Amino acid sequence: MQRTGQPTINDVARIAGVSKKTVSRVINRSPLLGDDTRRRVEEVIGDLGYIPNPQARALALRRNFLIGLVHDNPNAQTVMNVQQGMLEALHDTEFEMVVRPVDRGSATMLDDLRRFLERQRLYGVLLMPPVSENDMVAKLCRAIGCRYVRMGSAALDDSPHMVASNDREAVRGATEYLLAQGHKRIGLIGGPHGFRSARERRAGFEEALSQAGVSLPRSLIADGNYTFESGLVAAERLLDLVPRPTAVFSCNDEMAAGVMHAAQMRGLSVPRDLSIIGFDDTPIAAHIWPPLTTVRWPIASMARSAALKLIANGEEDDEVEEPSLFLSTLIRRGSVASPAID
Amino acid sequence: MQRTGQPTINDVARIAGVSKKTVSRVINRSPLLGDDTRRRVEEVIGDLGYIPNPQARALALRRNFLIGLVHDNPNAQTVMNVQQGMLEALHDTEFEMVVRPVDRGSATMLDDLRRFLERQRLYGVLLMPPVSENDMVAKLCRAIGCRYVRMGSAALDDSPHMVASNDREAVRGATEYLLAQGHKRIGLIGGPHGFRSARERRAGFEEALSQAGVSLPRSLIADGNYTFESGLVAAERLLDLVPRPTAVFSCNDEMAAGVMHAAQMRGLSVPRDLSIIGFDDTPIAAHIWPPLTTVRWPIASMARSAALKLIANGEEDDEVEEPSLFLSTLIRRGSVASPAID
DNA sequence: TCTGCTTGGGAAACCGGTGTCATCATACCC
DNA sequence: GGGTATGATGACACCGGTTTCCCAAGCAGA
Repeated sequence: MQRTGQPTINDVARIAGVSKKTVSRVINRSPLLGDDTRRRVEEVIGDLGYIPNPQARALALRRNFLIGLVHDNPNAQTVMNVQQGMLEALHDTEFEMVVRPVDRGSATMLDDLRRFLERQRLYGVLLMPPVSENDMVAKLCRAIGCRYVRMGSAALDDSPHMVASNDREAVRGATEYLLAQGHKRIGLIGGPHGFRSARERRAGFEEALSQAGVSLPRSLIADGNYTFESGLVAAERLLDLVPRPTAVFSCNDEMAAGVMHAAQMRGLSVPRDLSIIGFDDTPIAAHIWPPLTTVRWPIASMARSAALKLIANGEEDDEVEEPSLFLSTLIRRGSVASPAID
Repeated sequence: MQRTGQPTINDVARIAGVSKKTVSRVINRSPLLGDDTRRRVEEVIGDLGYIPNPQARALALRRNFLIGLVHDNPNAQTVMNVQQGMLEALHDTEFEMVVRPVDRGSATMLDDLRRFLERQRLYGVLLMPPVSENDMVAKLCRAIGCRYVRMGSAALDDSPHMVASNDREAVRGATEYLLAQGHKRIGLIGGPHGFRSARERRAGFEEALSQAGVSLPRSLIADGNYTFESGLVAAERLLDLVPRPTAVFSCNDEMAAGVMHAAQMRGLSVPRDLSIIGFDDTPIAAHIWPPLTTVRWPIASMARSAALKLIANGEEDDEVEEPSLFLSTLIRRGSVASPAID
């Protein structure tokens, strides 16, 4: 026997006077085990500080104790929030997180992903938006038998494979708040094409206006791609309109920061001359001046829940089922006021 | 033979008409192998699309093909930059990245890390600042035979275990730039105690002033902890001084954004009434108004290089040795001007 | 021709767990 | 009391590679 490394299952078995299979049963909580045997083995495990070797388990089970985070999200803060939520769920478990950025739009993305999943035999993957919105990816996971959960701004899949927020509803609420303040000319800065979140948020915006009987000329809708610069550019155009909109809803905070930047560059005061609402509640929202009224997107909690779903033991019913729907809420700060004049 | 999964080494051996050990030799580039045997095996490997099973290799080699990123850095953008640099280096290799945040200050941090490294048998770890500055962590890696590279703002270890930037020099240069513009009352907003980067940057600042014979009263030095809020609070104090400083060097960009915020809140114009220089060149630097003059910290390149060091095959000398020192450079944007009056 | 050394390559053990199946004691049933 | 269901446990093969050790062939020198 080598004495160099950690104790092995053989050491435990020998000292406890049982076979290694029995030790294995203890580790895996097999129900058919005598109570005193179990206790004896557990005691030896505790004494030795034995921890099963993950590599050997991975080989025997043909499955690694690794959870993948697959993402193609350009926003650092969002990705970090997701990682934090995942790691919270994985903490004190046998699982580790491996991160896999993919290139949406690359023709080989699906093949690369397949190779990755098959090679590493991941226990499961968490799909972050926007790649989570790609049905082919989910199909791939199903085909090769890899557990998966898709995160998104709307229900994308069956409940066990999905964690969603209610972006549409939340934006409808935020827009109604602007309407209630007396705004009638409200601009929208949309997200990139192909992002479900962009569609949902825009839909919520349009629903609120339509329900209130407020007209929405196409000129009040500007395209953005979730970056600060695109928000800036879009705002330039909106602020050139005559009459000028008195409020802008931006589909995320970074673009909202760009809007604020554009307003201040042309001497407009926020919120006196222009009200702004963002979406996400990233740190930047609280840091710019005035602090941004925005919709809080509980992305870290969503990720935590998604990870728990991934590692959940289908059988155990004593644990509460993880929720699949998370509610976004409006955070009122200083970037909204009633329009000065109309 | 099972026909369900990917081809195994046995399949390759059988079809090529050799033993599995010979296939293993081909994979591991063993030198003692006939050329025709090698070619034949390589051809079969190509035909079958055979990829060695990482789990089996990990078990046999007692070493996983996983590179760990150990960090306790609160800045999302920095962590993402490092991840991106690492993944660039690991792309198209057999390695994957696992992320491990640790709690600096936790009493069990070292034990947790040891358990993690021993359990997962990582191939190597990349230590991000500030945890990379903890000598106990490096010692731990050495003790359990885990490869490691420490990233930092100064040389922290021997060259193969270190990738550093020249923060002190860079800040000296940035400060000299402020002095050359005519500033004489320059405030400093320092980083958190215990961060080597904070010490280096402050030292560079003090060196420049001292060499120029400019006095630095303690009142011009304010403490910060790298967050926007701390920069805001520190700036409030500095801007209350009489006479007011005409320029501020902030040890990172987030705090610099806080300074700008504070200045604008009290009606000061940047850069006319106050010049500001930051450090890092995170996206926020280009996004605030006016765009921030700052020192670019090539953290992603550093991480890439660090990862390449980790997976470098000590023997292969045909590859160029990865550099251990990266130079930070001043990025001039719009937040610095000559003082209006003095 | 025989010895000695180098070289290509294979058999079998091993890494540290898990699956399958057999074994054995006990309990239960009629 | 015999037959059988049941529960607890172990023996052994297996996951898919690598390592150790050994053998056979080729070739030089004596």
